[in-house]
Amino acid sequence: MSTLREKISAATQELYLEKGIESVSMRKVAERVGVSAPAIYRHFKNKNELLSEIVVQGLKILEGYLRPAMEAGSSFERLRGMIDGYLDFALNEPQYFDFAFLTPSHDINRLADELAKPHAATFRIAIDVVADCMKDGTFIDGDPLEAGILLWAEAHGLVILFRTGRFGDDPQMFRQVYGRLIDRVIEGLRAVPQPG
Amino acid sequence: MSTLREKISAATQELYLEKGIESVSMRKVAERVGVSAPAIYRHFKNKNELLSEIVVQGLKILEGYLRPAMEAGSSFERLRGMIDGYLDFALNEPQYFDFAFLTPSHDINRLADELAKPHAATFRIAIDVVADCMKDGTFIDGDPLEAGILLWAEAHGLVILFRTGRFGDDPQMFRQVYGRLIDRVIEGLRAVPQPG
DNA sequence: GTCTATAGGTGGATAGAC
DNA sequence: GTCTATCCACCTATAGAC
Repeated sequence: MSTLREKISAATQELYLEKGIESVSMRKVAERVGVSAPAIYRHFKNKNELLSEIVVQGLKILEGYLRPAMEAGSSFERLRGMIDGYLDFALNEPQYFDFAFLTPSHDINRLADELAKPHAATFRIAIDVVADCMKDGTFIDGDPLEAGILLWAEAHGLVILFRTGRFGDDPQMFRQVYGRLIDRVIEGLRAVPQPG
Repeated sequence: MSTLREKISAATQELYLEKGIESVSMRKVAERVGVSAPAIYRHFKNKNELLSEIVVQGLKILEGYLRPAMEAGSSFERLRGMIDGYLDFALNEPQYFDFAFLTPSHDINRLADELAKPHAATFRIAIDVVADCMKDGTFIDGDPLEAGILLWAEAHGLVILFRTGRFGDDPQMFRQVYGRLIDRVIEGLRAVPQPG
């Protein structure tokens, strides 16, 4: 039950992962699948639709990195797990990260729907976890959306600085910086332990 | 005293600003300048060298946005001015921002030297300003590099979330979010006013 | 230093046969 | 639904004349 459409999608991603976006062409994808190039058009409207498969897959993979975190006991552990999962995704799947998060929206596409929907869903979960941290007194009360964006922007900014080469290229060193700086942002959200 | 090299560089940037990176080709640049395509090779080694002109120019423009901030009186005003200047650069020169900061380093280039040097210089200035804020008691004592990266990552992350369409596309609304969240990070760096 | 000419490719997409 | 054939556009880069 692996359809041709799925094979084409898989070949597109293999090509992207192996040789970069410049190497993804209808012809090369077709060659890898073992069909002619025009055959692809029976399954995808055009090249953009093909490329959007990379984003869709990247977001699925990200979800896989975040899901385990959601099973943790405390709200704070869930939040921390998501933040760590996001780092692991960026470090382990750099190409998917780049394509999903580092591509100017005007550039390849407006994958609007495919991209926006699952991504928004993931983000909503993150905001919910922040809200939980506020409700149970781990974080000081406030706007969960604002706090969530604060955290997300820091994580995103750090990872992108690393991905674009501003921190050298030692992932271990970057992990430490990421951990320390995220901790500092979290410190600012934490409720001071109530006396009495 | 506008050399042909300068005209080629200018035409490259015009083309990029008007029609995007996909439209920058040796042929089109040459056509705009009024010479033949091979003539460009007398002034630039290849296409990458031509594209690096966009990065160089983008960093010059960023410097123009940051420079006025450096003349402010207090260390904190200088820091705030740089943060605001960075936002203005990203909002007013989105194409330059994207090309300089949103392009995975493996992609178009390794413009290593051209990019790294002036950029590192700008960053060093930012770190110095943070150090000044610590020295004069505006910020709590600590590692200026770490605090600088903390701030820069937040600013960078926010701007990229906006540039990649995660905040809608209303710059005014984004300015407010940016201002509020940067303030929160700064709050965490601030020294509590000393009693006595 | 600039030109013409050209080598030697790349690519997306469609028409029409089967 | 897949094929072959093809259109038509684009590109970087070099050779060699001037």
